[in-house]
Amino acid sequence: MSPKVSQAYKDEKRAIILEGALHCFIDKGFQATTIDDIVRHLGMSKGAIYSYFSSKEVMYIQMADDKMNAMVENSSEDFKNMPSAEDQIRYMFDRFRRQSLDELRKWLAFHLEFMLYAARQPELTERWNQYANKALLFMQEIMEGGMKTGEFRSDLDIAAASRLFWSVRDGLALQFMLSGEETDYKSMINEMEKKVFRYIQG
Amino acid sequence: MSPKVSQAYKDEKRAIILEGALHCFIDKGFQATTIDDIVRHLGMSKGAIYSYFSSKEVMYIQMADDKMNAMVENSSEDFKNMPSAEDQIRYMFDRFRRQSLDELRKWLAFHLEFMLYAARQPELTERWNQYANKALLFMQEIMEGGMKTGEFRSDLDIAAASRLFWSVRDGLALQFMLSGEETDYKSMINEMEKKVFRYIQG
Amino acid sequence: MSPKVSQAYKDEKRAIILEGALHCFIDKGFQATTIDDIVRHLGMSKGAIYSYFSSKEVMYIQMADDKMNAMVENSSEDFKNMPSAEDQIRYMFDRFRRQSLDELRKWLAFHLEFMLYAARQPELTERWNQYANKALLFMQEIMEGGMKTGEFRSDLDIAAASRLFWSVRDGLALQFMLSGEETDYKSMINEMEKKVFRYIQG
Amino acid sequence: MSPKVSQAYKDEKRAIILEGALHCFIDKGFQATTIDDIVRHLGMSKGAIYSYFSSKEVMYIQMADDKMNAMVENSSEDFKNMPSAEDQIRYMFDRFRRQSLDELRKWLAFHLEFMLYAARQPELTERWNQYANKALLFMQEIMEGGMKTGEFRSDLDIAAASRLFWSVRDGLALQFMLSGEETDYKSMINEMEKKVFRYIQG
DNA sequence: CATGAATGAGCATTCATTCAT
DNA sequence: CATGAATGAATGCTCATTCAT
Repeated sequence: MSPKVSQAYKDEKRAIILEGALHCFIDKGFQATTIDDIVRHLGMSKGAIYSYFSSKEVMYIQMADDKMNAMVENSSEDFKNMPSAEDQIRYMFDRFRRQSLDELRKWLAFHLEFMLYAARQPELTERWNQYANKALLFMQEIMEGGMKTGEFRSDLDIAAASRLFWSVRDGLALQFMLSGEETDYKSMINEMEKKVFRYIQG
Repeated sequence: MSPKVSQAYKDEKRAIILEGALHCFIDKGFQATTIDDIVRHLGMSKGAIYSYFSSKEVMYIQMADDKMNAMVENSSEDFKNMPSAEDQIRYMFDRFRRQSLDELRKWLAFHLEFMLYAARQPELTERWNQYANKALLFMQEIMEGGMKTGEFRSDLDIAAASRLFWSVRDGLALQFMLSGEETDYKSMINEMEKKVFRYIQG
Repeated sequence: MSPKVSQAYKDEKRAIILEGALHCFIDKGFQATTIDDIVRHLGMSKGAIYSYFSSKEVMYIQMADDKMNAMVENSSEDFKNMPSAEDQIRYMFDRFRRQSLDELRKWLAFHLEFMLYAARQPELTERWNQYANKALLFMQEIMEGGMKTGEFRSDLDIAAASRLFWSVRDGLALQFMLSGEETDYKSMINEMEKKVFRYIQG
Repeated sequence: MSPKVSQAYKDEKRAIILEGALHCFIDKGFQATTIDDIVRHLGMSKGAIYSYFSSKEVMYIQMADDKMNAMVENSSEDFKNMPSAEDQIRYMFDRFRRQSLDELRKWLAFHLEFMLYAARQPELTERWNQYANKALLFMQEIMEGGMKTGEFRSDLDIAAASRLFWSVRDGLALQFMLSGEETDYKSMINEMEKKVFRYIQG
C-alpha cells in the first residue's frame, strides 16, 4: 500500500487515525494516552501517524475542531425543512434524548477535557470561544425566528435565553456525568424542556 | 521517647502542603504539575512531602476530598440560624454571586479535572458520587423544610428540584468558564434565581 | 530488450542527485541533512535517489571523492601549457584569491566535516590519505620541475615544502572560517605567497 | 550519596560528567554520541546527568567554552616569569612539540567539530569569534612586547603576524590530522618555528 | 521503473519516587 | 527526621530505508 495514493485514500486514512486516536483519548484522556496506545489500537506504525499529524497535540486540536463544528453543522442540515422555531428546539431536545447516557458521558469527557486544556492556552481559548459563540448564535437565530412568527413571547431576551438553553443542557449533562440512571436522565430532559418552553413562550 | 513532633504540628504541616499543592494544581492542572513545582512553591523538600503523602495521586485525592466536604459543611454552619428555606436558598445564590468569575474559573477547573480523573477510576467514581449525593441531600433537606413550612409548593418533586438546582448552578458556571463578563454572569445568576424560585414556589 | 535508459542518462541523473545533495550537505551538514531535504531540494522521489545510491553515506563518500579528485585534476588541466614552475604556483595562489570568502567557507565546511567523518572510519581514512598524498605529490612535481629549471633553490626539501604549501593554505582558510573580511583574507594570501616563494626560492 | 552535598561535591561531579562526555564526544563526535553512550561510559544514570546539564547541547557548549578558555589561561600562567618575547613564543612551540600526535588529533577533532557546529548557529559563532580574538590578542601582546625590547623587527605588522602564527599552527595540525608520523610532525614544527622567527625578527 | 507511504529502531528529555547521608 | 541527588522507565518524536503498487 504505497506510492501515488489518491487524495481520497489519504483523507480516509487521516479519518481512521483521528477516529482511533479519539477512541484512545476518550478512553484514557488526552494526556494519559501515549502515542504507543494509539499505535497499538490502530495497528499502524508511529511514523504513519506522524506523517498525517505533526504532533499529538495537533491531532487533539484537529479532533476537537471537527467535533465542535460537526455539532452545529449537523443540526443546521436537519433544520432545512422545519419552519417552526418550536419544532427546531424540540428537535434539539430530541437529539439530547436520543443520545444514550453512555455516549453522553464519553462525549462530555472529551469535551470537558479539551475545555480545560484550552483554558490554559490562549490561542485555544480563543478558538473555543468562537465555537461557543457559534452555538449561541445558532440558538439565537432559532429564537429570533420564533419571535418573528409569534411562537415566542415578544419581550424575550434572546441572548440570555440562548445562554440559558446551553447552560441547562450542560448542567444536566454534568449532573449525570458520573452516575445516574438513563430513565432519570431522560425524565429530567423532559422537565428541562418544559421549563425552557415556559420561559421562552412566557 | 519524646513525642518528637506533636500531632498538631503534623496536621498543620499536612495542611500547608495540601494548600501549596492545591495552588499548583489549580495553576497548571494535576497532570502538568510536577512534584518539583510543588517543592519550589512550598520551599520544602521532596522527602518532607513524601513523608506526609505517599504519592502525588494520594495528595490530589485527599485535596479533592477536603474541598468537597468543605463545600457542604461550610454552608451547614451558616444555616444554623436561618429558619426560612427560602432564605437558605437565597443564601446559596448569594454565595454564588459573591464568588468572582476568576475564582469560579479556578474552582471549576480543579473540580472538573478531578471529576474527569475520578471518572476513570472506579473507586474514585464511588467517592465522587457520595459527595454528589451529599450535595443533593443537602438541597433536598432544605426543600423538605420549605415544603413543611409551606414556603414551597406542595407537589414539588424534591429529588428533581434538587438536581435542577445543582444542574442550573453547574451549567451556568460552565457557560462562563472560558469567557464572559462578570456583570453578565451576575445577571444570569439573578435570572436563574428567579427561575428556580418560580419552579419551586409554583 | 530495449536499453530502457541510456548510460548517459543515468550518469547525468546521478550527477544531478550528487549536486543536489551536495547543496544540502553544504547548507546543513551531512548529519543534519535528511533524505527528505534532498528530495525536496531535487524535486525527485526517494526511490529514485535510492536507486542510484544505496545509502546516504554512500552518496556522501562518492561526493567527497569526486570533489577531491576534481581539485587536483582541474589544476592539471590548466597546467598543460605553463612551462614555469613559478607560474604554476602563482596560478594556485590566484585560484585561492579568486575564491570568495563565502565560497571558501562553504567549501571548507564540507571538507572538514568529511575529514572528521573519515577520521572515524578506517577505510575512509585510507581514502582520504590517498587524496592528501595526491595533493602533496602534485605539489612535489611542480617543485621538482622548478628545481630542474633552476627556478627554486637547489637544497629545497621537496616533501617538506609541499607540506608547507598545503599547510599554509589550510591554516589560512581555517583562520577565516568563521570571521574576517574579504580584503584581510586577500592580503594575507599575498603575504603567504611572498613567504612561500622566499622559502622555496631561497 | 545524596542530600545536602557540598558545593565541592557538585563541582567535582559536574567535572566528572563533563570529562566523561568529552571522552565520548572525542570518540564518536558530538552528534553521533548518544546520552546512553555517556551514561554507559560514566556508569551514571540519565537523570543524574540531566540534573547537572539541561541538554546535550549545553554540555557541549560548556565543554568547548572550558577548553577554549583553558588554552589561553594556561599559557598566561606559565608566562609570569618569562621576560623575553622570544622565549614566550619558543615556549608556545615547545607546547606544540610536547603534545603527541595522538593527543593533537583528538584535540583537533573536537575543536573542528565544534567550529563547524558553531558556524551554523549565530550565537555560537559570536562566542567562537570572541575566543579566536582572545587567542589573537594573546599573540599580539607577546609580539608587542618583543618589539618594545627590540627582539622583533620594528616594522612588524603585529595583527598580521599574530594571524600568521595561528594560521601556521592550525595548518600544520590539519596536515597531520589523519596521517603522518610523529617525527615528521615534530620536524615540521621546527621548520615552522624557524620560518616564524625569520618572519618576525626580519 | 518510479513513487512515496509505511516502518520501527533510535533518541533526547522528563519526572515520580527512593533512600543514603 | 529532613534532605535532595539519584534512578530509569516512560514519552513524544525523527528519519534512513524498504517495498507494494
